[in-house]
Amino acid sequence: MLSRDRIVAAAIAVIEREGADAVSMRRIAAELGVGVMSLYNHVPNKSALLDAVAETVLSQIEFTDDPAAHWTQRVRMQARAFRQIAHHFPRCTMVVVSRQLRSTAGLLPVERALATLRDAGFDGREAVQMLRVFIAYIVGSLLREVGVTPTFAPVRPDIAVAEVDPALFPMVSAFAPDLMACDHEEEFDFGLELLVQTMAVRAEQAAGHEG
Amino acid sequence: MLSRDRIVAAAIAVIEREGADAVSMRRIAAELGVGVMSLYNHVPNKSALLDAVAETVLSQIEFTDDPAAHWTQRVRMQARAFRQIAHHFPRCTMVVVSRQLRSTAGLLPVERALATLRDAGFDGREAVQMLRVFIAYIVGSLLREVGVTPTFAPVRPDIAVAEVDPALFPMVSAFAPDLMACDHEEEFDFGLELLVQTMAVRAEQAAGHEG
DNA sequence: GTTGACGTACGTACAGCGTACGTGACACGC
DNA sequence: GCGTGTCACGTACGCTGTACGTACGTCAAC
Repeated sequence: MLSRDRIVAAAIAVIEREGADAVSMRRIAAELGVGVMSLYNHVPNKSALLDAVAETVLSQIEFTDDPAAHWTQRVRMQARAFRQIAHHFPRCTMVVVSRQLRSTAGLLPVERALATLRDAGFDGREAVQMLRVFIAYIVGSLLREVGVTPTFAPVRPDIAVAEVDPALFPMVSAFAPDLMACDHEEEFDFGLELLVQTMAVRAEQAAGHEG
Repeated sequence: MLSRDRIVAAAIAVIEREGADAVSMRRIAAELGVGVMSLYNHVPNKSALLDAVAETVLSQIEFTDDPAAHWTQRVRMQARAFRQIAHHFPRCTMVVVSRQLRSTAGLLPVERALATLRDAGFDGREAVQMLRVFIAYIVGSLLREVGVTPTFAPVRPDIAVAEVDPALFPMVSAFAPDLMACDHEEEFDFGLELLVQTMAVRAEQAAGHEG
């Protein structure tokens, strides 16, 4: 028996195996051994199916929030939970990121993050700003990591940087070794630590002004 | 006479006017009043055309780098130059971000940024890490701003947050006013300042250890 | 037991897509 | 005049999303 969940699962499988471009209604129907139009009994259209994919992926984030832990540690955990899911569904990440979905699946992480930031001592305005900075950083990092790489950082460093003309790009040439190496986890944690520590300083300032 | 530049310009025009989904070879050919296949005399395929679009948009970033200015100010300027171009070609931003292009157009910003970070006193490793953090933050911010909104932040805040069940999402409900308001420029500058100041601290530490 | 309604799977059909291929018009060096 | 190239173009193929009509199951009411 066909079902929405089975269709979404098949879509995720196809995306992870063959990339987001390979997704077509016919492809997914074939994957499930059913006719194309049968899918439309459970999913209104392709766009909605991709939304469902994004939502499903997002809902699988495992937030093992420990209220007893220091809030900085909780921020780290939450950020890494995002990274982990992107690692688990690398090729779905771009799908998740490129669809602006409005659902409870998307709101749960926000809820958790705001709670943590409130515990850190930020008021509403600051908490939201901090949250947005974090989200921006995480999303940008994941895009680089997933290889969609919006940036100029070395996607295929060996090729990109090695061929650079030192006269035109002296810095890029000089820093080529560092540009080529890219331990995604290390890079992510570097920026994460940067942000968390900055946040800690701000939290103390806020507490100081207040009390 | 048809030319690669005219084709790319037409593609950008179509994207900005009707969105990236509206781009098709036929659509662009019609825009230029030529046959579809004529395009292929100047562009190998659609993918290459979109790459050219990304490259063209990227190359229009205006880096008015002032070597006399303090490096923190130069970092700010460069980051804002990115934001400005995304503002100028909002609907092309997703195209730029989603194609990993390897070209000099993409390397120039990296060159400038590395030079600035070197002036700040960072060695190669640190400079590259800092650069990556900045790129991640900028890319993530622009995605939110452009409305492709990878995040859960309020794309359509009035709708999204207003309907939230306070019992399920107490924090989101409580912070609704702050979540709803989103002055993109202000948010961007907040995070930018956060990063620049953190960077300044690091730079001092690095200088201290060194000298 | 018959009838009708309903949900589900399916096939057909259509407009649109990217692009491989062939054709014809024109400009050039010989 | 005659290859040889470049460029615009038309046709055609296999793909896409999906509107529509159809056929077969199950279940309720009579």
